[in-house]
Amino acid sequence: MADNVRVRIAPSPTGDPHVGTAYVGLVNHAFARQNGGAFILRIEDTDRERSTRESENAIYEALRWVGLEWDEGPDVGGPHGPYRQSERAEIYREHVARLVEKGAAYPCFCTARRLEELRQRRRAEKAQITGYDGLCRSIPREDARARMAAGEPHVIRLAMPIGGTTTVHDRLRGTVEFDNGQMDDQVLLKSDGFPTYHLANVVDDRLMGITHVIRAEEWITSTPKHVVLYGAFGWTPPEFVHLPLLRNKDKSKISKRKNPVSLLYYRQIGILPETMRNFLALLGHSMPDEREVFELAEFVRDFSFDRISLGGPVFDVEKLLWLNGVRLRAMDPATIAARLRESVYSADRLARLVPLVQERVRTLGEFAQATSWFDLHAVPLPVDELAASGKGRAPKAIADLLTACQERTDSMKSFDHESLEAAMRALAEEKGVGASELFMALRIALTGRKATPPLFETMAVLGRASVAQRLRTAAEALMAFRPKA
RNA sequence: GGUCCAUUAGUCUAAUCGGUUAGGACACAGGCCUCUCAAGCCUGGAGAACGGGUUCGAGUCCCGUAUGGACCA
Repeated sequence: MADNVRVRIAPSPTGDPHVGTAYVGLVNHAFARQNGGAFILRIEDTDRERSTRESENAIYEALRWVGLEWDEGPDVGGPHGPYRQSERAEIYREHVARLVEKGAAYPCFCTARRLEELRQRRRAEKAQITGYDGLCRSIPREDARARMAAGEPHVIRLAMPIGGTTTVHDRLRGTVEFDNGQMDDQVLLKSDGFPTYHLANVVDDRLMGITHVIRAEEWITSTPKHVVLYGAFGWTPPEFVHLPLLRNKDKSKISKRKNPVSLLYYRQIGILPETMRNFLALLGHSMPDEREVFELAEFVRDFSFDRISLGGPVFDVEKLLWLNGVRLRAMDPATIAARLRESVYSADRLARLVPLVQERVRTLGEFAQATSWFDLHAVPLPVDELAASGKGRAPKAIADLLTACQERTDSMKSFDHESLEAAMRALAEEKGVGASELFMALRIALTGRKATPPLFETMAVLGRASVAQRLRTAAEALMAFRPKA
């Protein structure tokens, strides 16, 4: 066993915190703890367009909720900081300069237009090898230097070996060979001076002393580029461990289009954090005695790379709910009461819900009924009413509308009621549907009722993930709906 | 399209030195219990993608095909 095990996860702060992050985090965490090593959280915010501080904070909150504590990270500090990639730009530039100096990387002045033409041509020729053709690699060193000094826009590319193969050692799969001829000269530094994932990840892992890179399988095909990069720097690569990818029901990579993937969503519907980590630990890994209900400490003790199976596991919400029920039943009532006060009846949640129903209740006792739509599982979806809400529109047409609403809300930057109303009104206009008709379909799909608090406030309180999930469920139900004769 | 990875029931998985009537869990069906519903208990259906090879013997090793996935475009 390597001494001083140091592992990390490097999520991007875009959108809601993802179950996949918790999954990979859980394995990293367990491996670190098992070996008395360090678990590091690095924020990968080099995509300046999409990264937000709000999302970064949500990652902290969600990972803490699920019970994963990190030893070093942007919010807790550590000896190898900064832990936010956007604050490390200078480090990447220095390292890239060293590579250019050595001739292991070179500036590329090709315009976006030339690259686009190249792509078109290759596609037309049905070329097997795609990607960059290495044109700027042959620019004489002095010329390149002069053009850079003159401020000509450029990226920096890695000079990949021309022939031969690159070997990747994966802890779970053994040796994997890649033909160098298949790989183009990867961009390391973008024209805005920011690093690409490949560069940042290699430099950071090295500088942070990472010994094992435990990440999702989707990265395996870019690993040979990383291996070449380590070599270019004169570094020994860490050990690579590529975990299987979580899947939707249809086996595709888990995605918010097809499945709730937000940790916040699962917290909102009342999944216990210990259930979530227990459930994730069941995917792709098995305990030595096949037990399925266990605590984090047991997982830390019994986790082993040798017990990982490589088929991509489907994230089965049914089994998650079963597990949660098992755990709930095993708790003592006082604990459950305390948990209720933290979640379903938390001050925060009540503060959001009460204003919405205040005018609609006569007694405090009516509160639970008035807000029951907030719990996804409490109110069955009246598909027939939903189908009838379309004033003669076919169920499938309504389903399409709801799906359009889901896509629109998914991509909204802020989720407040004004933005929602504007977006939904615009959508109604585009689709040529009456606003009131669309809103009624939405209301029924989201709450299971025709009488509710104001729709957009309701949506805002439900949150993006719940809205998406309900619209998806409603659309599916409508597609399957057959009106009674 | 190219490269890479994977493949035990609808789903999660076990059997890690090749020898088992292929085991467990979720879901599903039936039953018991019971004021209802859950829970619990019992029972049941359901599985090695396909074809070759190696071997006395293959879920397990090798090759091919198929399917799924990821990445690059």
